[in-house]
Amino acid sequence: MASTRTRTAGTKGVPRAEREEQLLTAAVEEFGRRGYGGASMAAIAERVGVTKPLLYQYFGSKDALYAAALERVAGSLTRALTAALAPGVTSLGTPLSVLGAIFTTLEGRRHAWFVLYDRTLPAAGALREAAERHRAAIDVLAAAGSAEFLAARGIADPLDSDALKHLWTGTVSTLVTWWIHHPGESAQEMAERCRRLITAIVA
Amino acid sequence: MASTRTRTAGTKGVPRAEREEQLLTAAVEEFGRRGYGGASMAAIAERVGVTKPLLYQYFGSKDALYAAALERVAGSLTRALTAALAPGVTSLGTPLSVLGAIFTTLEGRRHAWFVLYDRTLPAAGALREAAERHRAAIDVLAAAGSAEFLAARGIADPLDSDALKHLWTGTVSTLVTWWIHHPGESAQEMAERCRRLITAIVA
DNA sequence: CAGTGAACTGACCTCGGGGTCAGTTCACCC
DNA sequence: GGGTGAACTGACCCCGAGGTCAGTTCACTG
Repeated sequence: MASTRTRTAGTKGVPRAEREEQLLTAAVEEFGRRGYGGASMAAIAERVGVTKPLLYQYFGSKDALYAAALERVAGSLTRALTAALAPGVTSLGTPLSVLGAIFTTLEGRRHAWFVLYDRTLPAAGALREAAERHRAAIDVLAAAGSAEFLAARGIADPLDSDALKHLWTGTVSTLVTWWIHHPGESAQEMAERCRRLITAIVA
Repeated sequence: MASTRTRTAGTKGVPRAEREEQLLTAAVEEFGRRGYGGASMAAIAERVGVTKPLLYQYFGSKDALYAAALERVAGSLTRALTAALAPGVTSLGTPLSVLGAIFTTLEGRRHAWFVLYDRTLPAAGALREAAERHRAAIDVLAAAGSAEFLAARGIADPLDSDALKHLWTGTVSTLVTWWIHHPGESAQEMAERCRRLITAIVA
């Protein structure tokens, strides 16, 4: 007679590795959308059709889950960017190929970008440091480009160069935000639009 | 013998108008720093040396306080920008004077900008709408400039123009963020630095 | 078919933050 | 000097979110 009762506890046949994968994907989405503070563990679990305790059993804590999400996003982004920068083309085409790589990587998970660039993170704490460390790894690439860009125009002030670097990463954030508000736009279309805008601005 | 006891309740001689002023200033600072979700009413009250109930007696609710903070920031910003745009100089010097006006307005309360541009606001709700309404009033100015800029370069796509508008407001946010991280920089120095960078980019 | 371990949950604890109430102290005015 | 109202607080309620525990169901193996 136990058959009439709707099953509650008990395995659903999903192995741990696969479930972790699903949960991590949900975490990236949720953290990216609401930020660290705004996201709730229950909501992340529910996205996968599972409850909090399992999420905690697999990831330990909210901080650890965020760290894992950060690792994943930063990893794929860093890989894509170093690949895009490999050719060594140091002209003005570089930022375009960087944008293309970012859009392609983010296609289907556009909010992921904001796991890396989360203004919600508590000012003090290991999480903030981890995020900054990952960002730094990416910013190094932008820093070189910025300094070179300015040097070619006769500006050597290191603070100017630093500001330009921030301007660039900020621009990427802005573009991703705009992209999120225009879901119909594909990665290719975005890249094309950016090519048009950048050439218009710099020309 | 009541004199030995440290006073707790009872007026401190600060009239309501003045206290509201102090609380509003504290709210702008706190909301700008931590975002709507991250800021706490108790912290805002404590900044002024007062407790929660008084804050609630004067402003009613967290939403109402945020709305008031929004109103104040948007008001001073809109005033400063329309004044800066009044001369009608439609050359490339316009964005520079806009930046100058913004930096001057924000001097001493740099975080205030992020009350207007708060990524933490709940997606649904009157607060989000209010913020967007105030932003729109400012964006109108940016929109005209963006369209004009692109038209002069032979681009008429309205989506391109919209994207450029976002790019511009995003750039301002990025610059303010950088400014916050460099407290020594004065508003004038920031304006000068931006002049250098923008001419380098566009030239 | 009994035993084992992995997958999974309901119910609970705790703590911080929004919001409220019943006051208490003070300044001012007659 | 007593009354009135404004300025102000300690203590409280409630809820949502992080985190935990004691299980329950299932697949797999001997």
